[in-house]
This record gives sequence, C-alpha cells and structure tokens, in this order.
Amino acid sequence: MQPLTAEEQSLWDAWRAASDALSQVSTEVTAATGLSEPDFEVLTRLQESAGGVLRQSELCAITGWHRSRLSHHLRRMAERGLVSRAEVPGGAEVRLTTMGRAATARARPVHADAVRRHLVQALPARDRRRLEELLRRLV
Amino acid sequence: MQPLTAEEQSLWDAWRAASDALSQVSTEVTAATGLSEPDFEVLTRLQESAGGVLRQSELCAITGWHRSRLSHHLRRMAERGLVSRAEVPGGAEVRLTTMGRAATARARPVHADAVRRHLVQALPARDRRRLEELLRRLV
DNA sequence: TCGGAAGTGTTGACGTGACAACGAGCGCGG
DNA sequence: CCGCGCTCGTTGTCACGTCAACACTTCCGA
Repeated sequence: MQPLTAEEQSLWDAWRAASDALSQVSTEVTAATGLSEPDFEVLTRLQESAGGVLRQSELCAITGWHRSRLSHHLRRMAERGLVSRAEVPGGAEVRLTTMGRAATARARPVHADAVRRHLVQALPARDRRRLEELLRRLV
Repeated sequence: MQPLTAEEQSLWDAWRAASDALSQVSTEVTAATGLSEPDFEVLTRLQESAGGVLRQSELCAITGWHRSRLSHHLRRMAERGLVSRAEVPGGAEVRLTTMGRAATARARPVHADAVRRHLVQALPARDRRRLEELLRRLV
C-alpha cells in the first residue's frame, strides 16, 4: 500500500483542521449551559419525539450508540435530573423532566448561534449547498 | 436567537454524518494494529521529526493537546513500550522505541488505505479539490 | 410444555480527555 | 541574594465510551 500522496495528505489534513474548528460548537454549548455534546444529543432527540418520551431501544437506534453507552449516560443524566426513567413491559422508557426541558431550551439558541458562526457564515449560500452535497457523498 | 433553518440544519446534519463516516478511519487503524488515534498521532509526529525525538513541549505545541493529556498519554504509551522518556535540562524528551517504529510502520499503510477508501475514492479529483478548498474556509 | 434464540438493559473494567492543583527549574529585577 | 513570575511537566478527580459478561423477557418451534 502506497503512502498518501501530497494531495491526499493535504485533503486529510484539511478535514482534520475543519473538524477541529467545528468541535468549537459543542465546546461553546458546554461552556454556556453545562450540557455536554451527548447530553445535548439525547435531550434534542427526546424533545423531537412527541411528548418527550422514548423507549430506550428507540433512542439507541436513533443515536446509533451502543446500549451500554446509552445506559451509562442516561444514569448520569438521571442523577442530574435531566431525564427520568421507568420500566415498561419489555424495556425502559426515558422521559424529559422539567429541568431537562429547561436546559434544552437554554441550549438550543446557543447551539444555533455557534453553528451559524462556525459553519454557516463561513460560506456563502452557494458554497454551503456545494459543501453539503460533497459531504453527503462521503457517507 | 432564531432556531436553525431547514437548510442550516441540513448542512449541520450532513457534517455530522460525514464526521461519523470518516471516524471509520481511526476505527480501522485501531482494529488492525491496536493503536488508538492518539497513539497514531504521537507516533506519526515523532516519526516526522528528525531522529524520532522531540521535546515534550514541542509535541504539545504540534498536537495542540493540553500538557496533562500528553503527560497521561505518554505514560501509557511508555508502559506499552511504544516510546521512551528522559529528563533533559528544562524539560523532557520523548523518543520512538524500536517497537514504536515497528508499530508505526504497520499502521501507516492501514491508515493510508482507510483514508483512500473513505475519503479520496468517494470523490473525483476535481471535487476533492473543491472540498478541500471549502474545508479550509471553515478553519 | 420445555428450551433455546433474540431482544433489552445493566454492570465492571479499562483507556481516554478535561480541568485544577501542585511542584520543580529558570530568569530577571529589586 | 531574594522573590516573583514563567515555562514545564505531573498528579488526582471526574466524565465519557468501548468491550465483554451478565440477567431478564419474550417468543417460537419441537
């Protein structure tokens, strides 16, 4: 297997640098709200679901996380009062608490602002569409 | 602060999906060689430096890591025999071991192959150049 | 009805990463 | 010479994520 050419390496480096720059988004959300990126992910998914309730297995499917990861993380979030859990036939149910809803409401605008500053405003609309199209071909 | 528009959200989602897809690169390196992404980063930086030796502070500057992170990680890597450490006037020196060189030699082609399959070959040359240019504007 | 397979969730161990507190050496102005 | 600040590196603590092992249902066929 040949080593990467200069062009290939350069593209890879650019990717890494951009990833680094965009990691700022979750850094800012955390600094402003105390919610980590996984916290925000879980809360957002719950918020999006009707009633703020989801079966743990559904949450697992939506996020693509390992069951153990979700279990660990929900335990920590429940300890902080962001979600509550209940056993239901054949599984467990996760529910947004009032605190969880409030935290999500505080975090969402911070997140939107960070995404705009670091991603959206870095490119004019035409280039944003181009970038999105290219990104989708990587998946 | 307004919530993200559908276009903004869609771009952000595409970014996240692509990040996810490209995280496969380090997953494959780890599976094939037992080296984590940070392991590979440190070993590569040392390899690139003349003699495979760097002051810990230089390594810190090159990687952009916190000093504590580097310290923790080098301790673990030294325990596995990948690097050795020595105190020198005004700091510490990190050196590739024979095992470290061997591990790097095994990992590099695996890494190159993964980058090609997941990033390079997903796009024709013209689009690769376009993508790189867009990525650089995000930094 | 029994028994195993599939699905769901938990736990413990371990590597990883951020942050804060600490301590050693160095240099420079008083 | 003292003391102050600076860089350098280490340590402890805690949150996070993966893996393997385990436990509990549910369900389905022999």
